[in-house]
Amino acid sequence: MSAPLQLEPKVKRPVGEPCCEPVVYPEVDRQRASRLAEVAKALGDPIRLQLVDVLRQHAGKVCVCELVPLFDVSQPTLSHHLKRLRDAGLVDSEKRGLWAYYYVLPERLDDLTAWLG
Amino acid sequence: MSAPLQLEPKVKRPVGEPCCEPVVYPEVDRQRASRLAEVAKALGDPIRLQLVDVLRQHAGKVCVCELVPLFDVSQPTLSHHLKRLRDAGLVDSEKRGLWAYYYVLPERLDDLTAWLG
DNA sequence: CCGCTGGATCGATAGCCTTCGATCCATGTC
DNA sequence: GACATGGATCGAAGGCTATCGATCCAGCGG
Repeated sequence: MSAPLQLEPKVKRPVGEPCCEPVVYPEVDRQRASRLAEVAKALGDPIRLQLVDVLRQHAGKVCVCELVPLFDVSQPTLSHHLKRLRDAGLVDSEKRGLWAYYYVLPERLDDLTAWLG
Repeated sequence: MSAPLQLEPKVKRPVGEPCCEPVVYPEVDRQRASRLAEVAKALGDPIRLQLVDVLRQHAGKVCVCELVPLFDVSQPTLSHHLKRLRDAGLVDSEKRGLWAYYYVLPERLDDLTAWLG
């Protein structure tokens, strides 16, 4: 919003030790933070995290009909989670005949990994 | 919850190509997935991610009074985010005189990093 | 063409999550 | 003791999320 606009020091530091000597800046700009947070949020659900985990170790594509019985949620719920992962750019899918196959897009994960490392 | 209890194959596979040949298992157990997802969820907000970022590069402890002006949210809101990070075990705080200083607890981050790597 | 199947979508419900202003508390100054 | 300050907490408002059953749609089999 608007700057604090503080002309004179509101207080004479109560104690000899000042609260903080060096100024601290953000570092990761707001945009990158938003992108990273989006990825983290997509992983912020146990089911989605396990989905990504399964898809990661199966480097190939995995059929949804194999994923559904792994979790204690309904098929529409799982479909919803897969959509969230797709929207976040963490996975993609491909329809073959009657079935849908999902696979990981590692780039987005790498982004978060880089920040963490 | 209960097993599907499916005695006979519901269908004769419609197409020659079966939907999925190998069985897929979870891998990360539910408990670990929950712990990891908790960390990811804590990072799933741009402000919190930037907070962790600032605290990480400042290996030392940082005063809240330095953090507040970095973001366009009110002081109670920032306090709320710091609490979420504390609850997730990503940071801890220490009160010194009138001020509170926050610092990162790297272990939880390392947990997620290990899973990603 | 009819019926079945895998999977996505819809609509509703209930529980979180973010945000704020107001308030409270502990500490320190005068 | 009276007062200011940094920061946490409270309560409310509004938006987002997970979950489900019901439904829809596209392929395939017969």
